[in-house]
Amino acid sequence: MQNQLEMLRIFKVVAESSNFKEASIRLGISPQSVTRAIKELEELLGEPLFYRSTRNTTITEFGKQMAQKSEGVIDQIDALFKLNKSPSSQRLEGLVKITMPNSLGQQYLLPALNNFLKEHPGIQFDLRFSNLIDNVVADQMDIGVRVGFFSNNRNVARRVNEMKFHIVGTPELIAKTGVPNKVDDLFQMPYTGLIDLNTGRMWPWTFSNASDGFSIPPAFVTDDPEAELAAVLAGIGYGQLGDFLCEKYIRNGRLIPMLPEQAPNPWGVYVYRPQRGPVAERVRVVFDYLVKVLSDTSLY
Amino acid sequence: MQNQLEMLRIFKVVAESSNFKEASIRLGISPQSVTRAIKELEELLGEPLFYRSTRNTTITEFGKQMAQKSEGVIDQIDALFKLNKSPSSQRLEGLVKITMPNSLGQQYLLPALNNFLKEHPGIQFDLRFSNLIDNVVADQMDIGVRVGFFSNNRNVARRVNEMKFHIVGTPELIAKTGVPNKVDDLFQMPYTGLIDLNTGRMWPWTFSNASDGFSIPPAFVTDDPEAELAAVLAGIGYGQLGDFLCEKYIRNGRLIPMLPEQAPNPWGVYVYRPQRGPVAERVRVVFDYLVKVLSDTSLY
DNA sequence: ATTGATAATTCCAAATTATGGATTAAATGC
DNA sequence: GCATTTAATCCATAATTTGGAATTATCAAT
Repeated sequence: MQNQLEMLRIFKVVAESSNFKEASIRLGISPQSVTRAIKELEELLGEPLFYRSTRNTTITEFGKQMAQKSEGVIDQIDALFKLNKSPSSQRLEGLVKITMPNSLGQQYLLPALNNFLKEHPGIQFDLRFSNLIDNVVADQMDIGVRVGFFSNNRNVARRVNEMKFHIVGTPELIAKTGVPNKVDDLFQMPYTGLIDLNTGRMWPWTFSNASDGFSIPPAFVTDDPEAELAAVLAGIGYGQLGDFLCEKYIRNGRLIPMLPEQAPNPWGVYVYRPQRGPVAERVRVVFDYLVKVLSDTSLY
Repeated sequence: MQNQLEMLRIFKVVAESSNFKEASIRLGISPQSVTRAIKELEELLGEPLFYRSTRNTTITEFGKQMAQKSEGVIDQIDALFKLNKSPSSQRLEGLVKITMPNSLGQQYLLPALNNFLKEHPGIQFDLRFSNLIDNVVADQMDIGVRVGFFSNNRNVARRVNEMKFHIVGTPELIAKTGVPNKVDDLFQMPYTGLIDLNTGRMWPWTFSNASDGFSIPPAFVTDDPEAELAAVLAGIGYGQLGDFLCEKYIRNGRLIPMLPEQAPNPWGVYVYRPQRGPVAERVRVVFDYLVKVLSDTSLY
């Protein structure tokens, strides 16, 4: 027996029992184990805990003191471990850290999360608006939202929505360059690019039936989708923009979608969390809520 | 790993380290064990303690809280076990319970024990003057002093002195009965007896070369040696009395020793203590002191 | 005193648990 | 890419724990 805590647990029960046998029954272990535990405890403490013969045991003064102290410590440890036991009865509270893309997050998620807070006043959010990929470890995030793909399979990821992309330009730009009727036409025209902060390089344009083949550098580059939108709206070049960014401008005619048959396969929108060990109840609840919200939302 | 305390100990070190590897080195165990301990702790707690990848680990908020609490509990347990570690530096204090024979104890031991208390102000004595044999268990005694023999081999017993017995009578009694020149003479004469409270019967008289053969009941019986002495001094009968009781009366002629060649083998005087588990330092010190005092004392 | 019953203990073989080497997987830096 | 490092997993081995059987001590009852 080299388990101090277990020895204390046994000792505590023996101290409350009239003899070792009774204690062993209460503990559901053999009397031998009780003997051993007490013996080792006494050796460790350097002092007897019981006066005993083969027929009788009574606790020593020292034993009484130890029993009291032991009970305190045991209760503390049990409290430590019971804290997170009954998940249903337990009130949801604590901090949940979420990382999400700037634009998508501010536009769609923020209102939903604020609603959530009203129903769960014990929860606090720490929201990091970052276009960076899952720095879940470094940034200590509990949940992430991401548009695109995963290089990381150590997460639990749910594909909750999809994002369509449109190639768009202003009517003024089209008037100047002419209508690009095929992809190769487009490769000669001014365009905008979005930096992927994860790689430091531009997201390549994608097409259903071709690959990025621009022969000239982009007319405008940024790492912020809203800024790219602004550039496109200013007529600086053609842009390949997410649905949720350009939909309303397409509707009101400020932007014209081009080459719709070359639209790339929509990208996935993912909610993910680290899959290491158990998940705190509050994190699971927020995760499920985000999944629901994003699944039910039209991203435009 | 089903040792909660050990898991907490490992966790505490990991929380103070920058990664599992470092913690494993500090702990002197393999990294696998660290992984396992943390994993089980997380499962037990129902919540992650670290955000981690194969290259990084950082502690969660929950982990920080747990680390703090763990440290508290661990320190408490260590304090419990360290309390009685350094025996030399530790001041002697606490209660020592001693059982001893009434007469011998009051006469010889009490002054010595009072001297001891002056040198060790932290010690308290609980002295039980009882002629009963080692009720160490029932009476929760730490040390016993006893004249006679041991039926009990679960004690550590030191033979520290011996007690001679004399057959004595008053000159007046001798004048009345005549001088008993042999044991058989004595068996016809009035005598006193001492009850052994352990058995409820009289201590038999003992002789070097004969056994108890009184043909008549004793003239006087008591369970207190001093009362027996008083009866003998009153001339009620012959008594077989311990050295320390009758020596001074022999010297001043109030009692005459008879049949000195028939004196029994002296009885042993023992200091003993229960031999179960370790002995508290203060008990050992008092034990050694009693051994020394009784060894150096002439019991008359 | 002898016997019977029971509790504590000791001994030991069997079952359980812990351990770390070898391997795999992932992440980082060159 | 490739080498390096760390965490996780697998698994045979080592270490510990466990309780049955036997032993010893105690107490009660005959």
